Amino acid sequence: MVILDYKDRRPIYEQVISKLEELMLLGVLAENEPLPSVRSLATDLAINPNTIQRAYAELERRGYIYTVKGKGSFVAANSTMKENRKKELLIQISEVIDEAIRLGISGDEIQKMVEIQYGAAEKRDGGEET
Amino acid sequence: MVILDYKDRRPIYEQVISKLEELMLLGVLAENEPLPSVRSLATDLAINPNTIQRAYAELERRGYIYTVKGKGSFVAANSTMKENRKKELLIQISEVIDEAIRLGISGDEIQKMVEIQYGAAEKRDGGEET
DNA sequence: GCAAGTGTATTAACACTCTTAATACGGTTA
DNA sequence: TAACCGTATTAAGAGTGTTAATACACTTGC
Repeated sequence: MVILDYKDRRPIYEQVISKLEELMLLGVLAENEPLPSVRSLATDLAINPNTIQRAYAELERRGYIYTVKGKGSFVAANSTMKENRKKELLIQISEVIDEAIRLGISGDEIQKMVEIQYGAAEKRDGGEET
Repeated sequence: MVILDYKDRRPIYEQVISKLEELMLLGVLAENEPLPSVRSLATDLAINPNTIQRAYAELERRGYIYTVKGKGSFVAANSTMKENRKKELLIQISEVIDEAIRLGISGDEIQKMVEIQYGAAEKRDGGEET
């Protein structure tokens, strides 16, 4: 479910946060679904439970998961999360476009990339999407 | 010339590298122009010279600057640097487009952003560009 | 030549963060 | 009650970033 990358300079707990966020955004971990327990995930990844605990604590602080004592941690309603990520991404897109302009990459080239990738996605997914 | 951001979690020497790279990419620091000396930049930023030295050593390792002992450090030919950055950026653009698709952002929305930003840039810069 | 400026190198010490380890406690469930 | 859950605490270690103090070789201008 989660794979650590020891070449990644970020601390383990941050990698765990990112990976779980991604799984939640992709819907692999659906709303109200239980996350692996602190201890079991720690065992899987061969790391200390405290490190997982730290990741979960941060995910809860961000509102991405919720916890029931004695039962476990669960995926929170993720619509907010999706909206947050959308906003961040739009900013990021704006930034990369700016840099592309500065580096002299043509608008056409970007437009084509967008067309191609969206085209491929449609072919792949058959054009559903809420 | 360089401003440190102590809220930034990255180490100082990395921030210095990024800022100088940016200045070189933007042409603010032109080819063969001298960079501030290790000691003077350290004094300006109120940090230890060793930290600047580390940044300069890394910039030289990357081929972005060259050093003449006793004289100083200078901006290297930056065409290679520009090409490297272009390649990186194209990958990055591809990645954000992918995520935009996954999050259900429409291709039209992206296209419009590109149009608007490129339009604004033309108006601003009057359409030159090699 | 000398002084003042360059970059470079080395060593020690300190601070901070990440991670582990060992425990303990309270809640839930079968 | 036993075996799971999350949570909390304390201590120790390792690694990295940063500072500090120094020293050396080179260049430039007086």
